Amino acid sequence: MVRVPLTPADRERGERLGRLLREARADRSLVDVAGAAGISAETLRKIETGRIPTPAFFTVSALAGALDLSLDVLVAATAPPGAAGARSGRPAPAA
Amino acid sequence: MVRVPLTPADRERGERLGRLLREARADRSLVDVAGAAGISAETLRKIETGRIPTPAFFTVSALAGALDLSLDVLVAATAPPGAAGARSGRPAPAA
DNA sequence: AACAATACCGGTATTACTATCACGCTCATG
DNA sequence: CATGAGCGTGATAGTAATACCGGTATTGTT
Repeated sequence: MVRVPLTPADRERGERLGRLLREARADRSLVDVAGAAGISAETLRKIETGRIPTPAFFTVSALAGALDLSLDVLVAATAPPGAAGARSGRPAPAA
Repeated sequence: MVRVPLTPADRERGERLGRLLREARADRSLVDVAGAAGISAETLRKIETGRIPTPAFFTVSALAGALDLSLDVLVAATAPPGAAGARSGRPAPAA
């Protein structure tokens, strides 16, 4: 296995990310925000619906810019529920 | 063309990102940081050398966590050297 | 000199992201 | 009812990210 498939946890995290982006978009049009971020509407739609669980860094960055969001807040909010505040320490994956 | 190839500007931005990550790593070992971030050493190496210009969002997020960096600062620093401060306004890509 | 550790590079394999196209659904307006 | 805007979903296509492997070079230690 050369490229590990996405785990269910990855997909859940992607869903949380999409949900947050959609909330931040609020009443604005999807195509409007997508255009402002410089990505296609379909891509934004898939990100919002969680069908792109791990988007590119600069894609999320552009979206955060278009939505006036902080990336740090975004990652903190996409952290699994229960990992409150412990952002610096990786979950110590049995390493 | 279904997926636009990376532009030279994208690659330059990737190089800046890699350079920043490498500076932040400082004296620490590459494999150590890669392990802390939960990614493979090869991947971190390619990111640092700019051979992965647009890494996944959560990959950069994990690295920022392992290196104790702010993502907002990171994107601000990876912005083209002339877009000082104008972080909210998209470069208005002729849209 | 031999060895280990670190880092760079190339190739290979597999998965994932991104974009376009096409169709359906809902709601508002005429 | 017809039309349009906005959103959702599936298929298709092409490029990129990620990981593993082997080779190489440098440095430090014994």
